[in-house]
Amino acid sequence: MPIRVSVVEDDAILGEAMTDALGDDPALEVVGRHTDGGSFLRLLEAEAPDVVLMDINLPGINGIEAVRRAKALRPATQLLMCTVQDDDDSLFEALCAGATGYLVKDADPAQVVSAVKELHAGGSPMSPGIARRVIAFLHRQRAPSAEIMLLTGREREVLEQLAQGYRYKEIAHRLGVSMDTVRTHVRNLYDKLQVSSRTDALNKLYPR
Amino acid sequence: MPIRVSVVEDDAILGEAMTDALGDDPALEVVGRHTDGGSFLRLLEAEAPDVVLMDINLPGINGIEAVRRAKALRPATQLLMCTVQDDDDSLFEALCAGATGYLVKDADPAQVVSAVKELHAGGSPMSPGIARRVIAFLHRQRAPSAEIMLLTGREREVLEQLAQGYRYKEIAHRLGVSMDTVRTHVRNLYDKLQVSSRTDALNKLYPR
DNA sequence: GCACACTTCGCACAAAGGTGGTATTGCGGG
DNA sequence: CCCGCAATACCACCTTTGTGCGAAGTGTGC
Repeated sequence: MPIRVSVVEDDAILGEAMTDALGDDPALEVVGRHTDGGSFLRLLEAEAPDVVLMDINLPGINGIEAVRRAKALRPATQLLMCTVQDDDDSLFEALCAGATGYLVKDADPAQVVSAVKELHAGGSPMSPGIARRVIAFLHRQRAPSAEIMLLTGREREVLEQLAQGYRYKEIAHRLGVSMDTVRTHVRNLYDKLQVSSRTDALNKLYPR
Repeated sequence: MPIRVSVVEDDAILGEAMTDALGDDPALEVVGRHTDGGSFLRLLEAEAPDVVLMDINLPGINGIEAVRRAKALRPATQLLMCTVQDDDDSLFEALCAGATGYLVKDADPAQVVSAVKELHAGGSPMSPGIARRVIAFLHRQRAPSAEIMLLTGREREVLEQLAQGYRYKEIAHRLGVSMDTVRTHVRNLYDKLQVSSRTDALNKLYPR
């Protein structure tokens, strides 16, 4: 049976072009065509699309919010963003809202069709530059800030435990040392980081 | 001029197959062929590859460590992982170490060739399932867990301040209430979250 | 050998945090 | 109108955390 696809795009020409391209492929069936988020969400259950091609710039409810609600209403729905927005904010908000694919609009119809198929098959199609930015984001991720280099091995271990929320007594037990030793390590590590509380230390080392 | 490619793969058959496939394409030139990380790193400067196809399972220095060092030695180098490892740890470590593409080994030679070209063009080729896992990682990112719904508006404001590392006295001042009121809010929100410390509360609401 | 860094342990005290109550006020829904 | 929730506030008590000061054993490097 064909993949059920819905198109949400407020630009009439672009929307029709996509709808046509998708409809021409026997493996796909266009079950919805909307120009705003509201009507898409109202008919989501009825149309039961497998994959939704979603613009971001929409009148009323924007595409990202529509993704969020669609995922809440019907989690099996796969959302593929297809937009001119290629700033980091739009990208990450859309992906965090639940989109699993992201195309920039210079994609030609054939690419869109294959992206829909890839998405439905469990992949996450992204335009090349998009994928690179997602990777770049990962690089920044968990990049423990340079201050960590100031700490000795033992101090890092203690910090690790602090981050988990353990009390000094528990940490002492887990590391097999006395509680006063834990205190000492904490004190020294606070000095090096120039902070004076657990939360400050964590915010300094694992910023966000 | 052709894209300069180096192959690091300890399996002779697989390595040769890839080298041949890459060499057959006029847009590519294979400038290196290694079976371990050490010899690859020693010749990195001399070979000056644009793109490196890197296995993870290598004798001696493993592929991930090789990526890290290669990026440090010659940052312009683009690393494309090509491996049977498809567990999350290998994936994220490799990407965080500096790889900008990740293929699982069921990719056929033609796919490898096009991935090399895509990588060199600024993309980040990933096998479909890989891309999906990267996206899934983003989803977990900063998604304030559902417990936040239990909290009242004021409690959330207090929590926000707690997250910044402010002391009760400072929070009281910033919110314009008494310190005892802050205590009350903290107590109530701890009850709702079923925790008994600042760090536990933060870890519960903003999991990593 | 000596200096230095790391790890370990101790004690004491002050500051901050967490917990047990109790109480008042204002506001919205049944 | 009354109930319950949210927000405010206070007191008392105990635990945990942060910090000042001291010290001993280990290992590394000059």
